[in-house]
Amino acid sequence: MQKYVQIQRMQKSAVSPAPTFSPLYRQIKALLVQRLESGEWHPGDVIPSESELANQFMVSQGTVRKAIDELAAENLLIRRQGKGTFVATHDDPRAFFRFLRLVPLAGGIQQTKSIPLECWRAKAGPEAARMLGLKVSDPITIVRRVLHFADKPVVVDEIYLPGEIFGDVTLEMLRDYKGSLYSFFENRFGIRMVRAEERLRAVSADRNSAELLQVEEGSPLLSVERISFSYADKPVEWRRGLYSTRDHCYFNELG
Amino acid sequence: MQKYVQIQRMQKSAVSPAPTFSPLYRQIKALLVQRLESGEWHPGDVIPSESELANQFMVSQGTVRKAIDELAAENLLIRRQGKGTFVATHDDPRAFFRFLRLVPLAGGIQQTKSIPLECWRAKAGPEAARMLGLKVSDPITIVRRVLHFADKPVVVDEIYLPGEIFGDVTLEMLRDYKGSLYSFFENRFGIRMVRAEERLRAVSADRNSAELLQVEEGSPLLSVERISFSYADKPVEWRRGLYSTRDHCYFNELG
DNA sequence: GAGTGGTCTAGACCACTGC
DNA sequence: CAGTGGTCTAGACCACTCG
Repeated sequence: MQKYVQIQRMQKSAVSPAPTFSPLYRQIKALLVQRLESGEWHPGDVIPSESELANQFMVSQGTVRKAIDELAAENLLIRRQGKGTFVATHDDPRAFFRFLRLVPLAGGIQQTKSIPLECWRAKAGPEAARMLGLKVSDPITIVRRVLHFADKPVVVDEIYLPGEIFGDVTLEMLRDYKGSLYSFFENRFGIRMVRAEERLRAVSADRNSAELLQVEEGSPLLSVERISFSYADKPVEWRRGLYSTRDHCYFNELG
Repeated sequence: MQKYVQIQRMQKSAVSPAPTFSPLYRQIKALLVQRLESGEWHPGDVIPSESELANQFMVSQGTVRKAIDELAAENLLIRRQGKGTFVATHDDPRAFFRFLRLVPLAGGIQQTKSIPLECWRAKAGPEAARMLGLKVSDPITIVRRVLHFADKPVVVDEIYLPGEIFGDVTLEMLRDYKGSLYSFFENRFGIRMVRAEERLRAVSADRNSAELLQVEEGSPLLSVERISFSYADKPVEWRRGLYSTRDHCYFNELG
């Protein structure tokens, strides 16, 4: 219960060099992230109330509030008035389209279904190692799957995972799991994807992908490379997807 | 100076139906947006200090602060500690890549240059009318331009603008203007783009675009359709771009 | 009604900028 | 130094949820 002793309050006349000033609420925020990372709080859980946290950390409620505000803005926490503050989870189906920015060109929401094709172990090549922050020839797990929208294949993904964490994934587990892949990672491996970077290019369909996506070989596809990060900005997934944009498009908001 | 009389404070026992509760700071925010819209404050201007606004609106500084916080988060305002709060502007070169999410596959930042090709008037077709919130055969202005990265053509854009606002744009004006297109719109026409939606697909290069982008006809290109909005979520630009992703990629962060 | 998050206030003080 | 935004506090009260 002495987790807050290291807190550094604002200084009137800075005797210490004060190299990088960090406001109290950011320190509180870091402590909260620490609890999320450590698994003390699990996705879906309620966290203690603002006033209780304020007591624990010996700061005012407003300071805790500001810390939580930022974490809620980053989608790590979710506030629900009258109920409490919850750890965000990919089990919530609304979280699904936060990472999959694909929408039908016409018509409303469509049913999606993930169909795992293969799952095998390998050693990281230089590219995968770089993307995942591993050393070359570290163990990795690779998954291939197709994503259907309204029973038609639209995306084929090849997913590279650090073997140290995801060494036990099998095709059967993937087939049996009801829910999204990130929900699977969260519930079976305790890894929560928090943030991702995507790099998009237009490419020509190779023979294999063309067949899987039921398009002509050589027709244009959207190549989407994604690196997903867990709590401490730790990369834990690298995937390359090919999206058929015949009936769908990648939607993006620029704020 | 009585701009705040309509403010509705929280009610203890709501006698009125109170159909949609709106906190004070959101009402303040709306009033601030109104001033931005009306042109009372121009891009790049300093706005009054928090304490002065608090006096004007007869609320506490904290309430004004929260309103400004949201506007800063939406990139309508920019706070600078010690200096003041400023109206965001596209003149700032850092704002350039907020709407152009294209980065080189290898290497650092590259010089960009916009080369206007054509500019003509037309009547809105059904699609342009729908996108821009106009009626069919309303006047529109169309601009075609190529964007170079490091002296190589990478993007070709066709830009549709409401004629009512942009009827006076000429090729010469575009050629003479130093700065980004959005900076041009802002300074010459008082229209500030605040937000945009993009829809991406992979397509095959037609003959004309292939020539302009110096790629093979039929090679894959990234099609980027964008609708840009001004202050009151008013659509004021519709553009279709074709991006060559041979040496560049579209970068996106998923929060 | 108790408990939670959400709003609003008033005041003190810190950090930064520029004169 | 004055003026700005940024932090922190303490307290009052509102809006929402649930038993």
